Amino acid sequence: MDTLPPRTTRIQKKNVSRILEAALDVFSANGFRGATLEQIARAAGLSKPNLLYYFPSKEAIHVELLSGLMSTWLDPLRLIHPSGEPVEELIGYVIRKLEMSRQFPRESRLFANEIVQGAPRIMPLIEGELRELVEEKSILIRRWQDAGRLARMEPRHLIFSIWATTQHYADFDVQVRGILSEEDERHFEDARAFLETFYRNALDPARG
Amino acid sequence: MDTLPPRTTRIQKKNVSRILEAALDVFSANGFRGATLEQIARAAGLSKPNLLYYFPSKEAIHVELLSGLMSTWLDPLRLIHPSGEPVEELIGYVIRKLEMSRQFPRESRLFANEIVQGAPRIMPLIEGELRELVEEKSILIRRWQDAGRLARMEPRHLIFSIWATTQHYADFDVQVRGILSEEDERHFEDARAFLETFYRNALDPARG
DNA sequence: GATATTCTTGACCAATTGGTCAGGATCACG
DNA sequence: CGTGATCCTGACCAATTGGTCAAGAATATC
Repeated sequence: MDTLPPRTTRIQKKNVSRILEAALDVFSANGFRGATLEQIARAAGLSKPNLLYYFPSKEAIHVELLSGLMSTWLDPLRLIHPSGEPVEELIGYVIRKLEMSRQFPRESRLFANEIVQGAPRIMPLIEGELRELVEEKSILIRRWQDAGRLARMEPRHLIFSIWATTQHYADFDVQVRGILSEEDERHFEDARAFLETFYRNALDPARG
Repeated sequence: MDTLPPRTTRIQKKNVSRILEAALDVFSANGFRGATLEQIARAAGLSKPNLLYYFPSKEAIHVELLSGLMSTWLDPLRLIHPSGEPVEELIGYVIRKLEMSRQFPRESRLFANEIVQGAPRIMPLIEGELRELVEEKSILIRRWQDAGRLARMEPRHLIFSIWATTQHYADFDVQVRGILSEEDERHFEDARAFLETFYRNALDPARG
């Protein structure tokens, strides 16, 4: 598992982070098999054998990236707070998640690529960390619904819908742009406005 | 562009369709670069050089698949009818699209793979056929909204949300299963129920 | 400044992969 | 049944790619 001697030097820190940054670029744009060590090395400003001095294999880089980012990726979900106003809490989650799509599209595509192809390298993470967190928040949502403070609908599918609608703007970026024919990022503003009304309607407990 | 002499024989018809079927399997599961001609050939029950007798290159097979399926893929959207009841028309679209995810997950993943990686081979189709159809339906939706028969929200983003929420069940299948921990396809029933309430709430014109 | 450790590289390798080709097998058809 | 067109294959090729290795360069430490 470990690739380097215990003591982490200055140079190691610098190069490892360079490699991961470059790998994020290359993997997210080309998928695992589409990416080559040569590309990653060039993007990181290192030689190919030098890459392999820091990581034992291409796969190791990929796994390190995915598991390192998983936690950050889940932060927005963690921030849903039991004591808040239900509709606002969930809309806040939607907005945070959309913001992630805007600011970290590479990370989103990295996961998308991996999962579309069967998540061969991160199933454990999905069935562990992720699943538990979803379970926890689902219970909270259910409680809110029971208290009549949120429209009634399956909590886990509601969470799926939030992932889907927000990550869509990162993962399917080229399609969105192709249809809206805008080069800048203005459409993120529109998406934000849309999602807010959309979810406000959908979640309104008056519908229950 | 064309790979074979004008006259299409019985054998050609059989083998070309076998190849495309096999290619759908392999490309959708592994992406373009992840797929090999060897895999496709084996899945089709042909030899590799024989594949290349029917198609000039790996890329040609991929393009043929994508462009051949694009039209079918858009059928559910075409079925939205101007004279119907707005909310029901859109919910019908959601259901049809979800049904596509259930019955044709490979096709969905094929497109997902391609688009996530920048759609290098189908941008023309996106900016052509697809975009026009979306434009047309957006105008219809806008008209419905103006008539007060549908909650007011950006039509194109509404369409995006429908794509996202429904295709999610095909493209991110392993994640959905990993979280719900169900092996069968029962969750499609739940998804259907969820999406129906969800969109019924969101689209209800009473919310305006 | 000696020396042990860490870092870097060019050269190299085996496996994979997309694609070619010459020639043989099979088929359609008069 | 003969013949031309279609179909199929084994052998082969060049390029790419993940990964190794021995040896040299740089760095830390005393």
